[in-house]
Amino acid sequence: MADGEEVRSTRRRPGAERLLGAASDLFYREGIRAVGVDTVSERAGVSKRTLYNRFGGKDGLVAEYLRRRDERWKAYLQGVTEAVDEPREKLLAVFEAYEEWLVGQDFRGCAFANAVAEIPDPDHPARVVARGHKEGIEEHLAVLANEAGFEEPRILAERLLLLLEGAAATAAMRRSREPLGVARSLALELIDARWR
Amino acid sequence: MADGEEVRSTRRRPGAERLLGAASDLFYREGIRAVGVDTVSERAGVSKRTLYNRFGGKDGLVAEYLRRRDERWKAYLQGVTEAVDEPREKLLAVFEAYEEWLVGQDFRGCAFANAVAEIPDPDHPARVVARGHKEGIEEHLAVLANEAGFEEPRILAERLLLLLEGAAATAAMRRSREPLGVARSLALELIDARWR
DNA sequence: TCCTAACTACACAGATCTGTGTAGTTGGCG
DNA sequence: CGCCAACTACACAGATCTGTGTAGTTAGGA
Repeated sequence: MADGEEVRSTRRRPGAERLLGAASDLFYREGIRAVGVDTVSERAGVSKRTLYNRFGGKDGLVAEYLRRRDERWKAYLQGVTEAVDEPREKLLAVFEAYEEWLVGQDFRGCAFANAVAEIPDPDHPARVVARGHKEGIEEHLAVLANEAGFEEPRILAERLLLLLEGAAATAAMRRSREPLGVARSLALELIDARWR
Repeated sequence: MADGEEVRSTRRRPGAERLLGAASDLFYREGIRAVGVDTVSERAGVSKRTLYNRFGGKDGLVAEYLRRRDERWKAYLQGVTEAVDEPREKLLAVFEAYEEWLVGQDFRGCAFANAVAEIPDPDHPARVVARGHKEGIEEHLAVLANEAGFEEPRILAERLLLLLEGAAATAAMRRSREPLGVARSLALELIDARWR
């Protein structure tokens, strides 16, 4: 049912899908403001008119780009943590997931943090999505911390998220993945210090 | 002598000074790409020609904007840490300085991180300045950690910087200063755990 | 007083940006 | 077959962007 919807919306709207693919790549690598709608539609091999018909405008496309990224990242994280048995290891697996993510050659930092930096308006749909993304990650961390038996899972989750954010920002600036090692080792100490 | 130079360069080039003031405000609050050179020169009450004569172009102005911010912030931090006696308190004073900084109503995150998010080219002069800024902060932290008698001051400095970066990024996204409290309490534990 | 560096006013080139209007084409489904 | 939604091609409006060229003004110092 939900699957049927999915098939319909992707089969019968191939333009939207191609546009989102191109937008994701271009917006992330070159920046949102730096990429024009003409460039996106050209790269997607889809007419600009379709972009406006499907997404209403650039803002809509940007919001959808982040929404898609949010879904993908959460699914990836879910898979990674489910593949691990020990609750404590699940928390560490999150850090390893981030670390693995920025192995890719063209790491440009966190797409959501970048969007916040580029878009001053806090009510812009893209920023709403960005906030939701971070809330989701924190929630996931809190659940894992709770399952691992920590007394104050929310506080631990807050702290771990802070480490991930700091690592992503520093890694983007330095173009190095070393900061993620720093974050991981710190997380390890935090977790072991409060273990049980 | 150096003072004479300073007076000369500011007295005899009032345009550059006004331009930097306007640029600092506009670039930080609205974003670098979002603000055009016409807007900057108009706000500064200085002709656009002067902007190009003094800074070569927008890129030069952007780099100088960050350079200025770097100097100001380092001087501020220097003053804050010098005003404290206990080495351990000096480290905590850095966190309080960051916390105080974002009390200002229109907090838009770290200007250097934002510049990195907006400018993909790692060799852009503005990004070189941004990297230098973070190196400087880390160095400052390392000196303080060393003076406080920590065995591995560089590692502590790396970690504390990570906390500050994470706090700034999260605070910008959430538009809240709560993350800095999280970072400060975590820093406190880190420092006390390794004290002596 | 005169020289000169700093700055102004302003027009302009050329590119690029978001967004719209319109007429025509394609392809799957009833 | 014929309908209809999706998509295309393309021109165009109007704003905005960075950067330049040029002639003229202003003010401080030798």
